[in-house]
Amino acid sequence: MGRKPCCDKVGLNRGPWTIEEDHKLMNFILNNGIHCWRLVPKFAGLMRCGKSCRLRWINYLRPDLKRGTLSEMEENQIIELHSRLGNRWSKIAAHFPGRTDNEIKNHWNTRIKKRLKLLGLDPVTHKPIEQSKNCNKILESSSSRGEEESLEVGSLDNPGLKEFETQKKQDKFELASKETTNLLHSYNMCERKDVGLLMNPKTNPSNTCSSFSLENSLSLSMVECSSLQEDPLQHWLDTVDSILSWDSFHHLEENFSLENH
DNA sequence: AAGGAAAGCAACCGCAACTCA
DNA sequence: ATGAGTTGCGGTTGCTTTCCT
Repeated sequence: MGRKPCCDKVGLNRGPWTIEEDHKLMNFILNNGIHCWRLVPKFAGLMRCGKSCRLRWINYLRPDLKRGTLSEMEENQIIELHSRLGNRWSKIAAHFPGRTDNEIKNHWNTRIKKRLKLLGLDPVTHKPIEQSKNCNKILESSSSRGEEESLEVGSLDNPGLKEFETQKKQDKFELASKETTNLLHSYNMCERKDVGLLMNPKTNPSNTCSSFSLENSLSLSMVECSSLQEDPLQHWLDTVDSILSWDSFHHLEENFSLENH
């Protein structure tokens, strides 16, 4: 017997979300916050699994989402980050406030890949295509998720790769330091309330007001942060700040379990 | 105008990591 | 230490829209 599924899929809605479902989910989260995704659909009156609700909220309903196509500057940053991080879309997305990992992943697969190919670059290795073919032979077994691991395995019997690995680790360290500095810098500049932390203090790194690693990006993040402070979002934040309470959610949960026993 | 192909995007699936009893 | 439950992530699918012939 396998593990019990996270939800009973029988009778659940699938496919595109309706406006009514969106409203239900939105209202529920605004009033109660996010405590346990599995319980959200039950309390919100949705015939969806918790996973589906989570995805819908993160990728579409979250009020701090930035809509519209990615700019060329953002694309360049994605390429730069991808060359260092590989297919770690959530890590890459963390550098773009208001953008989701899914959005960036889709953008990469549909547009950036082609752009790189047109430039004669391998989208996986970021090297000129001929050169990357050789590299691919060595790294053939490497999956994007296990970039570090596969490099380590490969380096055992390949001195050249070991050097490459060392350089890469050094790069990563430099990037991390640079990012930390930028992060602190831009955080100081825009002391906006963080929706993600408000909703779930333990997680949600993608919502932090992080900065970009490229030089001219700081000014952009400033603009983004300042624009986020105005208008409906700020109003929404003010409202939600006073509404959110885990205690009230616990009452809900208790009531629900009483009804069902 | 029709229909087939390609592109874009939302959503699903399965796995791994994490948490907690 | 262990196993069940939950969350998060990345790969993939499939539907819708746009483009081309």
